[in-house]
Amino acid sequence: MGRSPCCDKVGLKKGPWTPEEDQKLLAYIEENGHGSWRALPAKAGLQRCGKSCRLRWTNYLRPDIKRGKFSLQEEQTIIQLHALLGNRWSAIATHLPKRTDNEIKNYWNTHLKKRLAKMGIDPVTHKPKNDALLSSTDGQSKNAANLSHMAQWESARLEAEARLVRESKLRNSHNSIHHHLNPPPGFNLPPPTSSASASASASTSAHLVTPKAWNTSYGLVAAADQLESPTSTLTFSENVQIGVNSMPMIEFVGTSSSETGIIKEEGEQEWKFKEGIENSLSFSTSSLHDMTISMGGWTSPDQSLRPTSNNNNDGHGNNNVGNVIEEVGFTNLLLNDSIDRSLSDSGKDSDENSGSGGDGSDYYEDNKNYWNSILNLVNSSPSDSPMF
DNA sequence: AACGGGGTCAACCGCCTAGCG
DNA sequence: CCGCTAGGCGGTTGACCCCGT
Repeated sequence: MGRSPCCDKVGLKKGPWTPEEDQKLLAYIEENGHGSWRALPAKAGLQRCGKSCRLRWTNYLRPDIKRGKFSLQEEQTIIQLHALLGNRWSAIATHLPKRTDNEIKNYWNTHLKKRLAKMGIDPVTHKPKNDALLSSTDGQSKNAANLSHMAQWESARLEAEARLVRESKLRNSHNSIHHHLNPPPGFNLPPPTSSASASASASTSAHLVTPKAWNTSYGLVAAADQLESPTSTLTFSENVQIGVNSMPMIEFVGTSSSETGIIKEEGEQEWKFKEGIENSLSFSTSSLHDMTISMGGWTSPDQSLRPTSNNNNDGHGNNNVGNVIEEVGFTNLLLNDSIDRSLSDSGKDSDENSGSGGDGSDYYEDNKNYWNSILNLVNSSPSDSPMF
């Protein structure tokens, strides 16, 4: 299992790509598709290793890439997904179809990580920084474990989606390339995002999924073109319907500045909640969608998607997480956990489960809002998925 | 104008893994 | 089962840019 020697060969050019090289690569792929990356450079007349060509293509030349500033929606999507998935940039990128994993990674490292740190949130754990010092009560650790397991399921689902999308793109790459590749005159790279190119990623996976916005009823992903999810097509035999009425009212924390209540103050770079908007944007989850939980029985044809850990597995292929959720609701898992921790952080003696008696500190609010926003993603992103 | 420090991001590096013979 | 390869991924680097002094 040796390392690929492709870049060790002498005589291969490294460093920044020239417009001429870009042109060659584009022209070749447009004509032939990329095929074998290893063989591509020679065929395309490039003094580059295949890996370098692949990277240049996927991170820069590919026509279905949206470039430029990240929107607030995108920013928060990244944060939320990072909370679930960690540094799994490619998985995160599947939910931001026009962004590359490299771009997301860079943006995280240069912007978002620092911003979260400023907010007092550990960008690695997505917990308040001083939270690490607190020991968990039984209930809290249980909730944390459940949350972690939920994240694992979501992670597995994302992996499946990513795989499906990749396969789909592979199948379609040659056909679609002629439609999407259209370098502008004068070869100003990268090509501007056009309506045609913007549809690229959706079109490549169109036969797999219904490109439906996660949930537009409350504006979280009103910009469906930005956040369209390559929704899973996995099916499950035994669905457990969570009664939406059993779900608690949650406060919606949206994702764009003026519409959804989070404003980024210049200078301080902090997000604060805009109270007036908060009131106007309270939703019951019952207005969102029916959440279909399918933890009861795993019947995915792809058994590799099963999360590996299995403290919650009863040994018969059934996962108890579903039961837990049925009892308390994922929303409660998140909110209670967050609120409990927030109260603890505020130095309050906390009756476990009390969840009240806070003094409404900013810290409390920030925390709750932060987790609310993550919750919204978790609740909304798989709206087409039977996973949640 | 010159310089330095910090930010940004394209590109590289090295490891991992699926797939194939 | 084993060895090899190609492709994918996440971490890191370094060139370039911007801004403050």
